[in-house]
Amino acid sequence: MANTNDDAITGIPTQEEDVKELLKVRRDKLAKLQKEGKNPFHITRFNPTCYSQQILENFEEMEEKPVVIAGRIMSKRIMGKASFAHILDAKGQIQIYVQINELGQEAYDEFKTYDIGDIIGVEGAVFKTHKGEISVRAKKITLLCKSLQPLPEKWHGLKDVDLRYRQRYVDLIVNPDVRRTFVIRSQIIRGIRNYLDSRGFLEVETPVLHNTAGGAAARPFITHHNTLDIDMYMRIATELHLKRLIVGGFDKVYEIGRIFRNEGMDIKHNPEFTSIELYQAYADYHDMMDLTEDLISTLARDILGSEVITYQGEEINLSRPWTRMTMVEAVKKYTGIDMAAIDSADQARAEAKKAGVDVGVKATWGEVLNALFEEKVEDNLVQPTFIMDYPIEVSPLAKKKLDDPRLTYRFELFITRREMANAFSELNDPIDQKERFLEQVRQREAGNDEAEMMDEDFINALEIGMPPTGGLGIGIDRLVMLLTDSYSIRDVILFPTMKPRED
RNA sequence: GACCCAUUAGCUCAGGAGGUAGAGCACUUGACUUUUAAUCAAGGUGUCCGGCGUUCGAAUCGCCGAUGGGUCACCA
Repeated sequence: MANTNDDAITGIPTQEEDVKELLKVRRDKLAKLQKEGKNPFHITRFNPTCYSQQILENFEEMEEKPVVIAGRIMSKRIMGKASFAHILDAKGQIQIYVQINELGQEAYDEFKTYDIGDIIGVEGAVFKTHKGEISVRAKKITLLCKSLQPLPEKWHGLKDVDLRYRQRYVDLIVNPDVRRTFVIRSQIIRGIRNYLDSRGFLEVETPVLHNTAGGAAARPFITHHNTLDIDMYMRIATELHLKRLIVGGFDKVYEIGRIFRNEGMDIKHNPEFTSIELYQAYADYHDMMDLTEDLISTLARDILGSEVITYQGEEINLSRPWTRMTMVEAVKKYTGIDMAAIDSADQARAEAKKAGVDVGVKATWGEVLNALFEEKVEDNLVQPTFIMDYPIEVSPLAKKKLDDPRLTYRFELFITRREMANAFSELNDPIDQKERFLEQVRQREAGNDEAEMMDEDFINALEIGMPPTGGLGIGIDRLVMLLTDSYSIRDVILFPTMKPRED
């Protein structure tokens, strides 16, 4: 932007710039245009009248009607005094037919010098070729941007995953499925907003920079505020601020936003990702289950046209109702161990050992239950399944179960063996919450750097009083992966986190 | 973090018993007024990821490193 280097503009490579032959050809073409006063970069606007898609879908009405389209040249076939090319715009591709009689000698000769990758505006009439392809017969062509680098091959596209992520702009140009994925991502997020807005939820924005990183068990990114001269944390969840808003009297709130966790990267994890959290006063986790399955099945129906989808070759049925079982039931089903019948931690650890699940010598009953679930149950949960009643040790923000204080009113949703959502009947007892935080602080001091930090102001808010509330969090990226049949989280994030290249 | 694999032309990929490299697309020139992976003729592509070592000679073998991918660990 700030580069006003004339050499770069005139196409003459600067000294340190070692321009390859392939690139030099295009720079020379640009320099020639500039010399003739036809610098495409001087053009500031152009007015297309329609998208390629509209022409293709409404050919009957548009036949022989004048249109103006704009887009990138994706292919070119020159046959003497007539040529064909395909133009890619935001909605798809359409063929143009360029003939010397329509354009005139000079303009036609110039068109022949345009390259694949150049962006042009085309004025002409809609027609169908002898071979039956709907096309635009060009009357006038305007070069709107000269591309100085060749695009990847037309047939195989861009396959190198490293390059695809680093140069997503190229990926989007040459790989149509990638465009589709990100269009669906946008539709999913819009669908969620529509769903919640129509049910009276208020969308809010809470801080990304936190003084204490709370609401989840994760290592935070640390940054520094210069004026205040304090370290701050990038948020690891939106939970604690949203609950403050329930205290403040908003009874239904949600936030869709970026969360940052300083942890490993793999096909399911990116250091920054998008979550939605919503909170509804006077509701509990059963209401959150109803909402979750209705929301996700509605999204599938509205966006994909079916509640039965395929993920990586497996059929997933999102039709309601979804299976609901407690963690104790799930562990019993897949391991035969009935944790409900076990009272002591000693006995629980013995059962875990028998089942081949490694737990620490000090593991509690709840920790054993959680370990058995993670190691023996999760991999079986392909179809949508709500797992209810998590142990209190791993649920510091969820309300204790009345009939069993070792457990909480919490569920997680699993689809394709992956955690998709997490929800509680929110803990609103400030005294209990403070004790839970203190336990987390003890764990933190014992070396667990993912334990919660004490948040005194949050305790203060609960002391002011939060009504009974149901809360739900959904990982948007994983949901988009499911609904777009994407293998890796990096395929649903436009610009995934990458290591810088050291060249 | 550990282990395995990959990295060759702008792109997709071959090849290489150690003797400085190929195809297709793309590109250049010419022919062609309904092609569509257009066709036909001719032509040029390169830090073979980087560094060091072995060797008369390394893109090929060895070591170190970079980046990416995979598996595992971590991620309640």
